[in-house]
Amino acid sequence: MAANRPGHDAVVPVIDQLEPSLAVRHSLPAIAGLTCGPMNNNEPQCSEYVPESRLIAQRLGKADSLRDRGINPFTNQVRVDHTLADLFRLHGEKSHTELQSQAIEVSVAGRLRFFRRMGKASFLKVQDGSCQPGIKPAGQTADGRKVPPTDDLLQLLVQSDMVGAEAYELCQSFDLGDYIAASGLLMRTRTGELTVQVRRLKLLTKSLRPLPEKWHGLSDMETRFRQRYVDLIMNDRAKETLRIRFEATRLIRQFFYQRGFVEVETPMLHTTPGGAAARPFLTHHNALDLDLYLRIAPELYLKRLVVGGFERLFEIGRCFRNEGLSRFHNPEFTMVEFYQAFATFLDLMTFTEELLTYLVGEIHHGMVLTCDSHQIDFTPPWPRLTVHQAVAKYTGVDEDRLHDRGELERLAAGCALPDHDSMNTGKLLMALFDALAQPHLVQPTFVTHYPLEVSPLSRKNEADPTLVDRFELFVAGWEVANAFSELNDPVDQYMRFLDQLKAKAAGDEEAHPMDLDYIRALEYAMPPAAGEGIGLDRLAMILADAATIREVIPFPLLRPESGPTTTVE
RNA sequence: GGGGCGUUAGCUCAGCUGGUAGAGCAUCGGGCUUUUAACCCGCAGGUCGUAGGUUCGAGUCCUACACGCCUCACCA
Repeated sequence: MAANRPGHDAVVPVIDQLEPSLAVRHSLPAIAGLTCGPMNNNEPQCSEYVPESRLIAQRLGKADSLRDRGINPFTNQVRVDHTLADLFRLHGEKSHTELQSQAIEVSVAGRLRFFRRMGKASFLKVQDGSCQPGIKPAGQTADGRKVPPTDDLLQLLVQSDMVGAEAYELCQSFDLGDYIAASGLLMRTRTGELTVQVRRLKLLTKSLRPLPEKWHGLSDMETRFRQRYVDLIMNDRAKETLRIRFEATRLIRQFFYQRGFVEVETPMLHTTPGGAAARPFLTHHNALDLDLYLRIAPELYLKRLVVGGFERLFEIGRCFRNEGLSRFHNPEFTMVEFYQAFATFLDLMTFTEELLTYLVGEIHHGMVLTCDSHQIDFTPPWPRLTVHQAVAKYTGVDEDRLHDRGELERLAAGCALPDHDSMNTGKLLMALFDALAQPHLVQPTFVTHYPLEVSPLSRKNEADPTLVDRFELFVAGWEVANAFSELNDPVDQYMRFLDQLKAKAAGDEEAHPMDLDYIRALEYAMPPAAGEGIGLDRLAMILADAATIREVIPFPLLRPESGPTTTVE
């Protein structure tokens, strides 16, 4: 029997003495954050390990006591036959009497989250990776009453009579946070909760560090982001937010695959940081003695692939911009960028509606969601406004007058826009749009026909060469996507780069650099194409109703905990 | 980078006009064999972010610094 059930062959004996050897552990000064000393062989050198607190020292003492009795507090000998979600799905609706007559035996494992000791009986609750809101069915009392679940956890009932006095004593030393395994028969308690009546119980992994309090949990933002692992254990919402983000990534891939797009990867180390207007991170390759930039956008490499014949491609990848941080900006963020030959920006508007309604439908099972306390309806088609129309709509100024520099200046002065004298007319118009129109674009809205000056990689509009065939998508007042018909005339592109160089010389730090290899690629002819970039993080914020970009990034950038470790330049 | 707010026990938080630090939960000890934030009794736990200053005396007032949050700027 033991051979068949390796997870349960060693129900461990009593721990007689749990008193930790505190004197030894406190013989070295505690250093905040230090978790482990040097290791000379495969075994941890416990005497080098300095506990950060009395509570950790106590738990270390428990682990030592287990070892003294031949029990490995970090065993991997376990067999599990149900995740908690499986168990709830398979057996969650069964009544008290069904469970009694069927005698269903299950083996489960999870993290101990609640522990209620009642003398010779204890109620434990465990959590595993399958725990998700909505999976656990209502409880059923013996007289047929339904009791709504209060958590997503599986309850275990450990009784001294059932497991034996020694094992019962042992389990009393378990701590919240420990991983444990249990097997036994399913039952319902008096209050109707589906519960494993434990026959065998085993500690799998000792948790040395106490979890936050069960009622208030972990709410400190700094700790939540620094120690995301604790956040995910404690906060269902945090886990759900990241789950939605990862699910969105999966769905986006699926959507592109279904439409014949090839997923590609292009360099993150660039010698020329192009494809967007942003300040790059600088790094250095030692062997080549070469300064390199972390990419600010994959755009120019993706279009080189289009030249090479990958006519429908996409990349989901990290971009890096050396700019300020805010609820919408993390220095590294994820962009999904894609190109389609023989398409225009008009095609991509429809494509974008299809992609986003697919995501919203799959994740929310409907077209309406709540984001930033707005009700947002994704039912297509979405309104399309030109930049000029949008500014006109929200300022009341006649659209035709927005082509007049003086009128733009007057509006800029009216909303206290700084430094507008030095802006070219296109930049000024966009600054007005950002300040006056964008915040109103709560429902999904395409804004089209951007000024040429702010779009050095876009194809000119054939009717009005001061504009480009470009759109951005706004949702909840946030920019979510940016797309255009690609400029594929190498001479025009060269001239645009020259204009950017002039802007740079005039002090525009983010002007696009000249990229002669890109020009050379275009000289071989890039098919007419349209391309788009979607900020995956911001999209995830919308899908998950996250207040800041840090919620949808598992490990957002924070300064180091213990102050600067490098010299300030 | 500017402004505002915050940092007190493992967690969540009190701590008034300056007088040597408290609660709940968790831990530890005792009791309790169907609990649901279980309950009852008891013990322990803190270099009040760091460094200076004012004061007879600082968690509290002042200055600087560190980290975080909000906001503006920068920025998509």
